[in-house]
Amino acid sequence: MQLPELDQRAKQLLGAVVREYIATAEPISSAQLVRGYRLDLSPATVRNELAELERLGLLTHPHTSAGRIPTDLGYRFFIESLMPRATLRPDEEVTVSHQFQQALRDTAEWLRMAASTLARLTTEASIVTPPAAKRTALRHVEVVPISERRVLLVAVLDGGAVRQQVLELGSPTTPEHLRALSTRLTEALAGASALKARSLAANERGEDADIVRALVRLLEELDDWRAREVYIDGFHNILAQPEFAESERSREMLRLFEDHTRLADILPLGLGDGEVHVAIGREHRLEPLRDCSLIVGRYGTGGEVVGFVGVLGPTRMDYARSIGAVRFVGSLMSDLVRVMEGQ
Amino acid sequence: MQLPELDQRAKQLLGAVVREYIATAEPISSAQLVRGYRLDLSPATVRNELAELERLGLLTHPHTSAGRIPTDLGYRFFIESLMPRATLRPDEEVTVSHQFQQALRDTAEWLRMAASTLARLTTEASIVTPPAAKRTALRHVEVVPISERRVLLVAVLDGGAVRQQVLELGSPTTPEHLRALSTRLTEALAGASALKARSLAANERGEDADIVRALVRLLEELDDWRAREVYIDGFHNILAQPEFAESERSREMLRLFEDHTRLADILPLGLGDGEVHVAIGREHRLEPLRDCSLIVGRYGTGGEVVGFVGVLGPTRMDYARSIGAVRFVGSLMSDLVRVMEGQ
DNA sequence: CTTAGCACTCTCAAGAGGAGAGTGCTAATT
DNA sequence: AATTAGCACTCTCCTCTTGAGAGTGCTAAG
Repeated sequence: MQLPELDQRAKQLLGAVVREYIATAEPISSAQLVRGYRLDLSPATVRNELAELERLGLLTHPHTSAGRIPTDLGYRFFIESLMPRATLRPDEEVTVSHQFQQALRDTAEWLRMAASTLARLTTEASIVTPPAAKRTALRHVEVVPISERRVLLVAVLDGGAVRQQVLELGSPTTPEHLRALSTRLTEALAGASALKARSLAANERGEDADIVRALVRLLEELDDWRAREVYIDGFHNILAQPEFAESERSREMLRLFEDHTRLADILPLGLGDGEVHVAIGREHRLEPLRDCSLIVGRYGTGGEVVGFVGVLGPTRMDYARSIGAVRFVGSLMSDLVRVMEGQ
Repeated sequence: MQLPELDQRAKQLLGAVVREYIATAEPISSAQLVRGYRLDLSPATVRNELAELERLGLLTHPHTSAGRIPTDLGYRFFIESLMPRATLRPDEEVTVSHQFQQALRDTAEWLRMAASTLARLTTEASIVTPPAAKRTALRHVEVVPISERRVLLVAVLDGGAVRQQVLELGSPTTPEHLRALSTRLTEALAGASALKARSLAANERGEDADIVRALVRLLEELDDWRAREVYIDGFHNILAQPEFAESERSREMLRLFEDHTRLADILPLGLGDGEVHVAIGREHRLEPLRDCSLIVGRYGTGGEVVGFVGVLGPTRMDYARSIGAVRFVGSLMSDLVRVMEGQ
């Protein structure tokens, strides 16, 4: 999908159409452009230019006598070549980063906060996934007694995430035994991946084997688990947009949002650190979101621990602001992860 | 709000109107009732009865020449006096309870599953809160080293919930020291409440005081935390109902749903074990949900650990089925909590 | 290359009209 | 006294028409 070459005036007009349409949600007419941008041109000339931009696939119009609206490609051109690199206002940045510093509680809490902050900043819907180590490494294992034959297995992972599971034992055990087991497992497996744990499990005999096997399963399931745990906020913002007034469309979207497994499909897994990925309209593969754009950033530490932050909204969205917000929140989250990691 | 006395025929007609309206979402006419229920009456007689039911506040009609629809009070009467006590189909019960037995992983996972199961069973939106001990008791404390001056504090609570928090220390520490501290705190505080922890914190001196204080704060915040962590699913089901076709209303509702703190207001905190609370339309206090009914059940063990499961849908919902589903899922969750508790 | 002028197209809102549904009332019937 | 037939009346909803307004594309002139 090659972007066409445009001369100065065509660029100016395309930019004007995109900006106006983002602001008003109404098709933009030639006269409106002349008026709004003090162009030294007649509407007729503008019309000729607009017709050319339409031939290039950058604009379209809903019916013969309506103004122009951008196509997905038009937005793409706008983002690549016409959009200023926007940041949030300094006072907004201060407020948000202050909030994040306060919120150094458990992971779930700051993920939820990140999602709601992003939704508020952009007035769009937001998506946040938890940080996950690329190769999940264990930091600490604790086996806590619940009753004689029942224990709670707690695994603390790199990045501060915690997974737990209740296990039923074949034979009774004692708190002392469990404490020793916890120490032994922690020492054997700290920093190790699921693979190492599996080899340990293979050698394990006797009553503790069940516990170690459960631990392995738990580690192995992490990738899958990450796909399911997604924090979403601000969906109501999208419903407020005129293009989603009919409920059938928004219903499909909401359904997709509630099905977290399908959402994971659209995350750009190969994204580099600090990069921001923008998928406009049909550029991504989710049919219910055909009129939506997705802006996703990656956060984490030097390629080892990774999570995603993103914004979803109508293709007609304020890209500059949204990209700025995603980038900023992403960098704050990277900082947080670094703190959790102890770097 | 006294329910009026009705004779046999009036009851039959009221029940018929409620049932038909629930099924069709259209106002019900006198002729339709005569046809559909093989009544040995003329439409005119039925009209007289319906007018009487309207005078009593049980029915209303949207405009002069439309059929009747139930009022909130009409639904209330239906639920109290006319509705059979419904349960799920045996095969549904088997499937669901089988799913629950499989899902004995971490708390978050089975809460999510409970929410999605309930949403699927009822085709309404579902709400599930985590189990919380009435007086939160600690089961186990673990302080895990992250770096020289940074630790992860992990608190395992009664009921298997886990809370964690990263702490920055004033002075460096060692893994050995932390292990000893973990053991000491666990032994001192297992089974104790926030109150006990606070008195311990008051006596604590030196470098560990910070950690103990953080632990106290963490315990004290639990009530608040529970209010924020709410699992919701199936909202898209509500959007499918004709009465929520205009997006403004559904938008308000979605907004309320995303703001978990406000949701906690409508949970009937005084509910007894195994009871189910039904709030119809304006009976609860949330204006955006004025056309919705809320069905909430309590789950937990003998009054000590408590959580809520519920269904939210339009007042025109299948109450029998929803109440049955809430009751059943609630009982399964009580079983799970008992297992987690080690009873 | 730009622009004035104009025919043409399409949407949108308002209004008219008619069909259909369903009620409430009155008077007759059981 | 309860039930019912009959009928006028009301309200919604759909369709059709009409006219205004917006905006384009094209042509021919500047």
